[in-house]
Amino acid sequence: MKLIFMGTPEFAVPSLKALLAAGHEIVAVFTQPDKPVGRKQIITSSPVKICALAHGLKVLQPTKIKTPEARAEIEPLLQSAEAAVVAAYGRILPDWMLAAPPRGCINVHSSLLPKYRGAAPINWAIANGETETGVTIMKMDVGMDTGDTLQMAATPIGANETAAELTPRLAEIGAALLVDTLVRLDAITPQKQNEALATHAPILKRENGLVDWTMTAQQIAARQRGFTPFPGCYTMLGEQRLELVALQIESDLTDLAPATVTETARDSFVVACGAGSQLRVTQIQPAGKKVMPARDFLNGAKLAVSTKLG
RNA sequence: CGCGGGGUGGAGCAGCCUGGUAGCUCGUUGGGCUCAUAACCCAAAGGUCGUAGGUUCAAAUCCUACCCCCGCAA
Repeated sequence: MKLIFMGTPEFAVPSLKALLAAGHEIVAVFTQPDKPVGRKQIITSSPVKICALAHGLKVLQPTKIKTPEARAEIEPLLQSAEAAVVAAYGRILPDWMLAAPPRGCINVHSSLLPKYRGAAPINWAIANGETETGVTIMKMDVGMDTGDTLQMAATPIGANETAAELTPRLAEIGAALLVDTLVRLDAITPQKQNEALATHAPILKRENGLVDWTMTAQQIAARQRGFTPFPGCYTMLGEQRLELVALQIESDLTDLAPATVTETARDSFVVACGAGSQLRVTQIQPAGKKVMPARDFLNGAKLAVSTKLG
């Protein structure tokens, strides 16, 4: 099939590769413009761009797609393909782009719609303690992930699985499901989403990582996994910011108030959470320092029991 | 020139402001105690104090330049 591909991060790469492997013709690849990354502000290409160039594909990185000039260039291109495949492109497509490809725009979304519509479905599924999530292939419409669904595939979330681990898994599942969906596109009947069950997965910000110690140990641990690697999970020790890298839920309860250090051991320390639950911290990253075992941190920091965090 | 923290035995830190003996908590090695131990006691090894200059009788400490690591922001 003659296709346009739109995607940006690592998540989209398996889909692009799968389409190529399945023999589809990729007329052009849209991806976000190169931008400075990191402390050194090094201009970096998106993973999708790197992959596309490696396969000799035409790459487009429009900064503005809502101008008449951009439309004049992009619209005929979209019309020349049969369909567009969108996988985490990272921007809202205007109406005319959605309408341009003869067979529409097909999206790979990493949740079981209508749950977790939006920018960070994988993270929120884990953070909310879900035991299962998945991938949905759907036809895009003007709403935020509100289009009719074509196919879904579910997968269990491991008890200790982080977003960093689940994301590549879902990317592979999505890629396979995408290829299968295109093969059977004519045979599949699009399904309306049940609006009553819809939930939203808003884009993550740095502040989402600040631990609220009044939540239970279970909830905090789930968020820590869901927010790995970004935005992570941190708390404050005085003026110092502490990134909590590895947590363990304690079985014992405590009477002490949430955010209180209840125990310091040889290689870890324990903090009181909501409802008397407790979390054991085993790995940490103080601001300006590298990730270190809690043992190393305790050697230098002399953290005392009953210290308040947060 | 985006903002900021840091580089001190193998690890994490203190010491720097107010120059003058290399310190703390661990780890390692040897010994002891113990039914036993990740516990306890004793002892030992191990450091060009990031690099290069400068000031000084004297620099981890003050000054200058550079290298490297990290957090934030994008």
